[in-house]
Amino acid sequence: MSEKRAWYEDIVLPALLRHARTTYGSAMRFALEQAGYDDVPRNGLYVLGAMALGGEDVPLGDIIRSLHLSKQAAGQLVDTLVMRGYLERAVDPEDRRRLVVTLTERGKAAATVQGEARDRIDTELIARAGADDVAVLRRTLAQLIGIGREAQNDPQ
Amino acid sequence: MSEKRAWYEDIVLPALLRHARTTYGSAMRFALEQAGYDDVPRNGLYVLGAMALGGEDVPLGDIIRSLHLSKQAAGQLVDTLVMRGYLERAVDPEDRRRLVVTLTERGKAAATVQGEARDRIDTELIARAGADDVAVLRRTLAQLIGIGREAQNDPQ
DNA sequence: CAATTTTAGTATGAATTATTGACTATATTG
DNA sequence: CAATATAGTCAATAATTCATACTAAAATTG
Repeated sequence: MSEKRAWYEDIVLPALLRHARTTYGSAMRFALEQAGYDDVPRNGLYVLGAMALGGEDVPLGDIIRSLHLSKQAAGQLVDTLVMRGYLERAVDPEDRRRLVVTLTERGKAAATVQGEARDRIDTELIARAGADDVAVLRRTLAQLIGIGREAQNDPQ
Repeated sequence: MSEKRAWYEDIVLPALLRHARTTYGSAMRFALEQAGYDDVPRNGLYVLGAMALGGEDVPLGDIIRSLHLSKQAAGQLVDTLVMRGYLERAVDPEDRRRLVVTLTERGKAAATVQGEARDRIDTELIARAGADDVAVLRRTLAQLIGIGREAQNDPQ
């Protein structure tokens, strides 16, 4: 048994989380830039990622809530993405207050590039850490998220 | 064996990382606000956290690099923290180009509050997920960070 | 069915945050 | 000493986010 502490033992978890997330962020942004999508705004990565999974159209409200952003910031973010050709807006015919957002062709292409970059990191991570540890990672992150969710309803 | 997929199976890792990090961010910010430290800027949490660990004085350059921020943004961030009474700046006598930053009393107090909030989350996480899984979490996050570090030196 | 309340989103203006480009001062190297 | 690199600042600007106030559509209520 080694008595050496690994470098990451002395770093607090929030900092580790931040840097780990940066690995994905940088890789996705780099891939997008290489492919000519160099005008995706900050949180745009999350929107594109969510859209790609969420199927055809996603209510704006879902985006707002999942990003923990104010309505205004989310609206402006979508605005920007519409202006730059990644998204289209439409009114939900069911409830005409609601907006629904869909990916344009450009948006789909960008989301694909982004998804491939993310997959490369995922694959590399599994190769290094093993599928089991990655599964534990996901599960434990989910626990952490659960703690945060509960705290939100308990503003004490 | 259940065939149900857990909710977090369908969420991409960067989003999980972001939300997990938000658990810490919200808890720390809430604790700081409760204690009267309601003017810590966004990245200030990382600075205070790093300072509390890093011992007495921390070179500004370290902060810059560890935050992936431009020199200007980091300088401005430190500026703000100095103005608000959390930090003090001093010139490194060894190399007079260099700035070294230390916590004021107020800064130390805030860092303590923040650290306690972080510890509460850590403790709760260990209670729920178990120490082993948390250890795996840390190790796997470190792998992820390693992937990012390597990619930086390989801009292809 | 009118009156009220709730929900979804926008508009405007301000504050915060981050970046670009040019610059100063100090240190290092040949 | 000249040339170059490093650490950080300054000023102007761009990007992002938020607060407050608002409009329009739906849901609720009497």
